[in-house]
Amino acid sequence: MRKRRDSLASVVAKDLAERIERGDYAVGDKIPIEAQLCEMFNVSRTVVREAIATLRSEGLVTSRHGVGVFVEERANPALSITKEAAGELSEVLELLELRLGVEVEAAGLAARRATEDDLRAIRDVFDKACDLDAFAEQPRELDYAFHLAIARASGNGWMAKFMDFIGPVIIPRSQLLHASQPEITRDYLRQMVDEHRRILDAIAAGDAVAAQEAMRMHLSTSLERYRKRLVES
Amino acid sequence: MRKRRDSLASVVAKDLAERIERGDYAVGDKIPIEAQLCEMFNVSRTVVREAIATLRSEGLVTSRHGVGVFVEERANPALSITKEAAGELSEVLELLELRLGVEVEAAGLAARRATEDDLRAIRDVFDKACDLDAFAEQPRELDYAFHLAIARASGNGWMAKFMDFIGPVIIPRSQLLHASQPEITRDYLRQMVDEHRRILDAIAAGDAVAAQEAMRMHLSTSLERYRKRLVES
DNA sequence: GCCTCATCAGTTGTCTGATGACTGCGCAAT
DNA sequence: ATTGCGCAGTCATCAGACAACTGATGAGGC
Repeated sequence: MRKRRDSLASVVAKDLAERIERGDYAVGDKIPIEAQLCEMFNVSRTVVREAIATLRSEGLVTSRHGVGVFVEERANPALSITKEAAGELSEVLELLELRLGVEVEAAGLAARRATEDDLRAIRDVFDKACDLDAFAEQPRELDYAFHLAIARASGNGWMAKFMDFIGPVIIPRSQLLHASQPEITRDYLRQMVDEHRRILDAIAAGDAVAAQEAMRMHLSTSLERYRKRLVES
Repeated sequence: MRKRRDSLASVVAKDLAERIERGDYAVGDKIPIEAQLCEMFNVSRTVVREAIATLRSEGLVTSRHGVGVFVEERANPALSITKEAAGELSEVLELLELRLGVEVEAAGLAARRATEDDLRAIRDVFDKACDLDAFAEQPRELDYAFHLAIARASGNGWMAKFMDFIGPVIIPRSQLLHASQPEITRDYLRQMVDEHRRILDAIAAGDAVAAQEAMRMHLSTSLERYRKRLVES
């Protein structure tokens, strides 16, 4: 008896969502009015209204005051990362590959389009990380900031958004891994700064191909590091 | 006077969401009970409940029957494309650039990892498009199917997901553009098939760099086509 | 005949009051 | 000290009413 497990409103919402998804009500159609839905599900109007509020917030329907509730075009494809998925190391690896593709392109675009301000922003972050002591304190954050600055410099809003999207997933997970296996050595940091420098120089020089190549190198090495850990675990 | 523009429930939901986002109520905290919220916003419980139903469906809070409503950990970063954004030609261009980065990488990975089945799937789609008559009938769909097959062959689930995510946005918009400016000539289709062939051959040969290069070429040309239209319009 | 506008029916939005159901806590009984 | 019970707080649901809005219809003026 798990009837009591889910609220009536959520049951109605799920049922309606399913019907819409299945095409019982076509896009643009008006779904039954509240009174009819009450009768269909044997619930009060409160419940129906809450269910519809849910669907509305999910973008499945829109309400028009005094007219009715209409099925909305399902045009909200979303790439979302659930906590479970981000927990798997293999998933993080795949995510890194995706990130590599985007960032290589971002570096290339940045080399072609970066403004003076963009360059200054990248250089600022880079300079901060040059101080190895500061870098050692929050390696993930500074590294991420560097990459984010480049994405912004690409002049492509979606790339910056993509980094915003992927950042919170990459950083904390990495910290977890880092905590269990703290192998960030001075040498590693120095190598990182070198790689960053190559990227920065290429972008500053406006050399798109070199920037792409440098970025690919940089991300490939960290990808390899993760891959090793996967094998080990 | 746009007070009547938004429903009270959505106003309350937005306000509460903002407070939560701002940290007025910390994660795990109980937010004020319904009665208090009614007083705060001078609305009825119906409105408050609908607002909370919205927040709940967005994952910002969870309700515990008989206890209270609690702020949930915000862990659902999502990259989503709204219709408004996808409508702008310039946005589509930026989206294409993002796609280029991902697909170049996907092509490279596919060259290294594609199984026999993967290759067969890609080849199947390619063969279909070789029949120029069939290709001419649904050029966007077949082109997209080809790219999707490659993303699948990359062995990276996120890349396939990314294509799923971006496909519905790219295809219909392209059709719109196409309808207003039907310049898909026989020559263009033939060129497309050639470009596809180069990609396919490189992947089949396991040559990652060549596959990347071919994919970059292919997408760059269509990117240029769109860019021209942007200038024209 | 055609246009304008008031009216009206239908529907969602909001309010109100009441009751049911669930949880956590304290208190009493053992 | 432990257990069981009841109570207060809170969310969930119900029922009914009125307000606000929309689209269509029809009457009236031109």
